[in-house]
This record gives sequence, structure tokens and C-alpha cells, in this order.
Amino acid sequence: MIAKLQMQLNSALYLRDPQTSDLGQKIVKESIFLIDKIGFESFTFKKLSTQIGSTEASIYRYFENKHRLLVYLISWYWNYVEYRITFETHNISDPEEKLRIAIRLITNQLKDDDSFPGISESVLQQIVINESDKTYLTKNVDEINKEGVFRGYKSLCETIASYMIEINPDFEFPRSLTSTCLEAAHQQVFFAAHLPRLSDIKNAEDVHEQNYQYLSTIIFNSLKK
Amino acid sequence: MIAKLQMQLNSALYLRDPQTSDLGQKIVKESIFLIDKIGFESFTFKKLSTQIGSTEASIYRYFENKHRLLVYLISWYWNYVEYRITFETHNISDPEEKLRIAIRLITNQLKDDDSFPGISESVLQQIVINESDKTYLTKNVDEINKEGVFRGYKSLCETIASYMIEINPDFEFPRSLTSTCLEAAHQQVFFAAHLPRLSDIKNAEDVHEQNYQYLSTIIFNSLKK
DNA sequence: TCAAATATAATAGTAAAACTATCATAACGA
DNA sequence: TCGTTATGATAGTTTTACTATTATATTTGA
Repeated sequence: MIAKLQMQLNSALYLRDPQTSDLGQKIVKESIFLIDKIGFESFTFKKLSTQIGSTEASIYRYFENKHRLLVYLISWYWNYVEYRITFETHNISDPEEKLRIAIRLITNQLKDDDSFPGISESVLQQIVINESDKTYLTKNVDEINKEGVFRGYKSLCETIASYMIEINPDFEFPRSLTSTCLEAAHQQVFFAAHLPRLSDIKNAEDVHEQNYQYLSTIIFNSLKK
Repeated sequence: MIAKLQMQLNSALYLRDPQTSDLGQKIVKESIFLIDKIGFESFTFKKLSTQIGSTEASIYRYFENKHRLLVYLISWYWNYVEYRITFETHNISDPEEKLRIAIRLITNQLKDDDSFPGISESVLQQIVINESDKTYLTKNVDEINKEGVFRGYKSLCETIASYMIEINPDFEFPRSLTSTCLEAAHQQVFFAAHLPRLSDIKNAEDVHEQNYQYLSTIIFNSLKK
């Protein structure tokens, strides 16, 4: 890697930008591991502070509460996915090919690399699978939505939906189909692992490849004229 | 209504069957209103007990904790939907028609009737929209799944998937498509209301009709041979 | 019908969660 | 070096999520 990358995130996502300090980066890095390990419900700032040798009060200076921290992490993830889609579809004009690349990227198993030091992409992806819906399934969704914390997810949805519209301008549900598939992309992995009767994806085989096949099938069939 | 109906639910869903006592029925009835009003996160047995003029300890005799109560309510809902599908598809042999009826029923706005006294179906449906995913998005999902608490949802999924298989035996993803659509059925209503850029469904118009059109489109297109 | 079983209520108590506040000190930047 | 800012240390509050005990009311069944 020649350039170190940094994600540009909406400032409504934090009280203090965690990317600008040592403690902030530690909070983000270790929260990913801790949430993955014990689950979001059991996760507390107290436990996190012990983990990183700091204090609760210090963490509260970065994030209003643990829910906001989760929203930050999930938002980081969707930003990352969109960044990769933009990168991989660069110079490609065929909308079908762009859509295939996007489906590949939203179903792909992430591997850790060092382009974003301090973030374990693979563990973060696990958090997306297990916890991401909790970012918006909350009583104050309208309030935090006004602040723009879901902008990254919406933008990704818009991008993918635009490929669908290019393929078939008459298709009536590009955004719905995109959000349904973005959700299904992690839902099906969850079901395969925990509630296998809700899915045809077999945990024993290559989950991500099957997921790609599944989503491609329903997307391209739905888009047929 | 000639007969009073009672839902037959898995006994793993409760410590003591709430349908067998006055207090139990009050717990179920009032919890629906309270969860809808303040959201599951803010909901506590303390608040519920105040509401119904009882005590925390008494409620704990019916449900291990508030999560189990939520699982009970959501399970009741899916059982109800499957009961209605079974009823409405009775004597119909055409799988396409059965599937259409099922899609209609999972996207339909429920109205309160008195066939199940003490349950407000319409408010319960709101809870499904806002909270149902929290039943399984929990660290102990495998543990509670072993007890069979998700049997109702799986059974519904199986039923609808079987219609798909009848229509096209070669379709590879009947269960996945069903679970994706069952989830999308409430997800899209949520998005229309709170995150409209993630959906093509317009909150100003008939949300349920649009949802039916959307799901029909992707399901029947996916099933085409 | 009376005794026994069972359900509910009343009360109390605990550990942890989810914060908020204050003050001292360390580091950093102009 | 002086002032600002970040962090740490400490303490305190309210609420949540329980558990335990005892008293009283109600049901049931012998």
C-alpha cells in the first residue's frame, strides 16, 4: 500500500473524532473485538475501558453512548463497501457488470488488510451480520436519522439502485430491491449459521459464493424486462 | 364468531402459560401496548407491573425476562399468520394462487377483531415491524433455538417455500427467498416510514398494497423457469 | 367443608448498567 | 512558558434486571 487511507465519516457519528487520537483509535479497534466477543447487549463502556486501560468517562467524550458507537462502526463498514464498489467499478460502463461487482462485494467475506490500520474488517463484518439492524431498530430512529448518521447506508443503496435503473428503467422497485438485498446479504449468513431452516445456504459449503448466487438470481430475474 | 380461538404455542416460550390466568392475559395484552408505546429497549417489567397494577416478581413467574416475552409475542404473531394462510388456502390447489394469498397475508395491514380477545393484532403488527428481529439477533440465539422457540417462524417459512417448490421444483432458493421476503415485508414498511430513501414504497399511498406488488414482483420473477 | 396447594402481592435487597460531575495532571501548541 | 486541551482518577446517581422472603387470597380436591 502506497497511501494510508482514512474514512471520511459524518461528524454527527461521534462527539469527538476517534480517528484523531490514540485513545480514539483504541476505542474503535477494541470495541470491534469486544462487541463481537460478548454481543452488543452485554457490551458496556465500563468493560471496554477496562480492556483498553482507560476509564468510562474518557470513552463518553468520544461517543454519547454505546448505541452511537455501534452506529459509527456500522457506518464505517458501509462506507468501506461503497468505497470498494466505486473503486472496482471504475472505468466500467456496462451496468450489468457493475451490478455483478457490487453483489460480489456485498456478499464477499472480508479479509483483514492493512489499508485501514486499527480496523479488523473481518470482525467488523461479523458485527454487521449480528448487530447492524440494531442501529436503526430503535425508538429514536427519526431523531438520529435527521442528524445524518445513516447517510452512508443510503448512499450505498442509491449507488446500487442506480445500476438497476440503468439496466431496466421501467423496474419499479430499485431501492426496495437494493435494501432488501443488502439486508439479505447478512441475514442469510446469520440464518445459515443459526437458523438453517430459514435458508438454502449451507454452512458447510462456501457461504459467500452461495449467497452471491442467491442474490444474483433474484436481482437479475427481477430486473428482466 | 362462533368459536373462541386460542393459539397453541410452544411451552418453551413461557415459564407459566399466560393464557391460563387473568394476570397472564393482562401481561400479554398490556405488554403489547407498552412495548409499542415506549419501544422494547425502554420497556421494563417494572413499568409493565405498574401499568397493570401488579408487581415485577409476579411477571417474572410468567416470563424469564423481557426478551422471552418479546419472543412469545412475535411467535404468537407468526402462528397467527400461518393459521390465516392455512385457512385462506384451504381447498385451493393451484400453488400460484396459494402463494398469492400468502403474500397478501404477510403484507396485509391487520385489523383488530375479537377472535383472539386480549390481543390487539394491529398493535402487535407494529411490534413485529419495529422489534421482531431482536428476537433472534441475540448472543444466545443457538441456546433458545434449541428449545424450539422459533418453530412457528420456521414452519411458516416452510409452508410458503413449499408453494414455491410446487411452482418451480428447480428453483434453488425457496427458503431463502421466503425468509428474505418475510423480513422484507416488515422492513419495507419500516423504511417507508423512517428511512424513505431505502425504499420505493411511498408512505403517503397504500403502503400494504405497494408492498404486495413489490414482493409479488420479485417472487414470481424469481420463480420463472 | 376443610386442609392443602397454589397464585399473587408486598416488601426488600443486590449487582450491574448507564450515565454525570469534579478535580488533578499530563501533554501539546503558539 | 503559559494557556488550552486530553486523559485519568474518583465518586456519585438513577435505573435495570433480577432474587428472596413472607403474607394473604383463592382454588381444588379428598
